[in-house]
Amino acid sequence: MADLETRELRYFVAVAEELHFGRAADRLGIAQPPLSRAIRQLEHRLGVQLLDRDRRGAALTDAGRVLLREARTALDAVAAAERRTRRAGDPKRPLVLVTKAGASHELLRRLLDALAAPVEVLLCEVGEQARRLRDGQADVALMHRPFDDLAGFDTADLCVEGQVAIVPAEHPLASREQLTMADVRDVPDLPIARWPRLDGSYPDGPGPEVRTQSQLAQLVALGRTLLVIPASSRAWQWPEHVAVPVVDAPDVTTVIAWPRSSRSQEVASLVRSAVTVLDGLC
Amino acid sequence: MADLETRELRYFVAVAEELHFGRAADRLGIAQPPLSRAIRQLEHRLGVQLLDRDRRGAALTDAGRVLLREARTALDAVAAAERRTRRAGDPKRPLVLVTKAGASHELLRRLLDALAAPVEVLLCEVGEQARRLRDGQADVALMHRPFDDLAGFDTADLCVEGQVAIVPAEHPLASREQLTMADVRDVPDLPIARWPRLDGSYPDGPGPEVRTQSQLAQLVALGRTLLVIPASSRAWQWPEHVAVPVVDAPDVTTVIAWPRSSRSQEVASLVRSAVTVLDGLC
DNA sequence: ACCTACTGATACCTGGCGAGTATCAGAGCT
DNA sequence: AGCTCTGATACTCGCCAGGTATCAGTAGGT
Repeated sequence: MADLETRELRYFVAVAEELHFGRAADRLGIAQPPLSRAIRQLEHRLGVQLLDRDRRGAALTDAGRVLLREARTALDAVAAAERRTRRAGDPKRPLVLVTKAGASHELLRRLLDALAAPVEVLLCEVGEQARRLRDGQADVALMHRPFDDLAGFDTADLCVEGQVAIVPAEHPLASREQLTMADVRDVPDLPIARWPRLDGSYPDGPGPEVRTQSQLAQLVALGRTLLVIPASSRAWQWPEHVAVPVVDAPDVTTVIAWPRSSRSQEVASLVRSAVTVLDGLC
Repeated sequence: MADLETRELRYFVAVAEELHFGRAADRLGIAQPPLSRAIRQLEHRLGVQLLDRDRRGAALTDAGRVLLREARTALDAVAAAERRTRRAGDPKRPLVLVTKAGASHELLRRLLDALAAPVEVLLCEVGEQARRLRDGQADVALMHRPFDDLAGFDTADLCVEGQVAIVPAEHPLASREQLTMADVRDVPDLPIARWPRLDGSYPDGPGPEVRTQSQLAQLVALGRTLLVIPASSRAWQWPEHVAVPVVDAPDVTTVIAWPRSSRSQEVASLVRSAVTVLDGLC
């Protein structure tokens, strides 16, 4: 009853992502026949069909979809083990804090100023923090409830704030003192941008599809989309835009998150300082 | 830059647990020399010393401790991938629900009666549920907040209840209508039993060390320990004991937990029925 | 209806590496 | 000293991952 090896998981993930043995083999840097054989062995060993082969490629079965999801988490965990061990062996490792590009600069700067220990900052795209934390590329993350997926992490709240709508200065909405979600939803000339779901697909709607903060920033600069964001994220506001409070938008809580059961002394003390420094500050 | 293989992780975990190459090799069913070589290669590849070798065995370094923890989670994730995929391929798989032996029988019975789909019940020791869920041996778990470690799982609350103290019928405390935590803490002749922490060590204190529910049941039967437990767990009460409400003990919430991002349709509908069935019932 | 192009599967060979046996080397014990 | 325990080293062997060459089936163009 031989166990699964990470090599087999990597092979399967490659095939499941490419849905094509040849391209997957290319990506893995091996030839196609060994890859076919490896997947076939894997299926045989698990006693489960993972792929429906077809002349025009391959398609995932239900079991294949399960394995794809599970294999990714397993590979993340293995990568985390490797990275964290390497870091643990480095006597003067700085902690890595990951946050999304475009989040409040102000809060981050205060935090870093207040911390005694050197902290390396890693910026990533929206929704990427969780993976960076899970696979060991970062030790702590700044995330935002209720937007980010906090499952699997311990968290401490840092601050709570309302949200504002970013609209072009000459737009009728810009003169209002405050707005409601009803006001900003379905504004015909300023549709709200759509972010991808966890599985990569996009919800329906009139707004443009965006995947990165920079795409979004560009759309905002062009006055092509309406934005509802935490008040502190106004950092990237252009003079030709106005921020108007949206009174009934859910409050956004900035939290500091770290992997559950991180026994690290450094992480614990960083979290403690973060909470102390920012308590009652916003 | 070869990746870590689960074989290497299994080898390392064996050595780290045995702290002895020979015994670890025995446990793995291989000879000692290949094991020594594998660990040495692992250290070399990670660029980190994992073990301090010594004539009387081996000792973990800091980095070794990190890898031990990370490797266990990674191996759990790999095992989960394997099990869940196997189950996904089985057309008539029953869901597995894990709960701790000694928890409320009543709630569980009602739950099972009300569910249409067949559910397999797996009983385990205190604190084991999380691992069973994490490594794919179970699909859902009944757990208790604030006792159990719920990090990494999605949960739904099933019911909330107070706690009672279990004391021998002839003890002075037995005649009281209600108690406080102050009353039951530090009762000289009835010290509260101590459970192991997550890392296996025991907190200090006068009470007996217990690891399993059956050990505890025996101590209670002997009148050697005082117990504060959820009211519904009175199932295992002997006639010579009395349950007295502890008014200021934290309420215990029975929750149903499942792995985060379990996309399984069956799990979702089981959780939904569970919440519906038990809502307002206790 | 043919041929072509593309898919994944098969056959067969080769080399590297994981595992085994035998042995060494050093530090406590008696 | 000699025994015994530890982990490390030397060397061989055999399996299996990986490579090359080729097959086989279908879609689609002509």
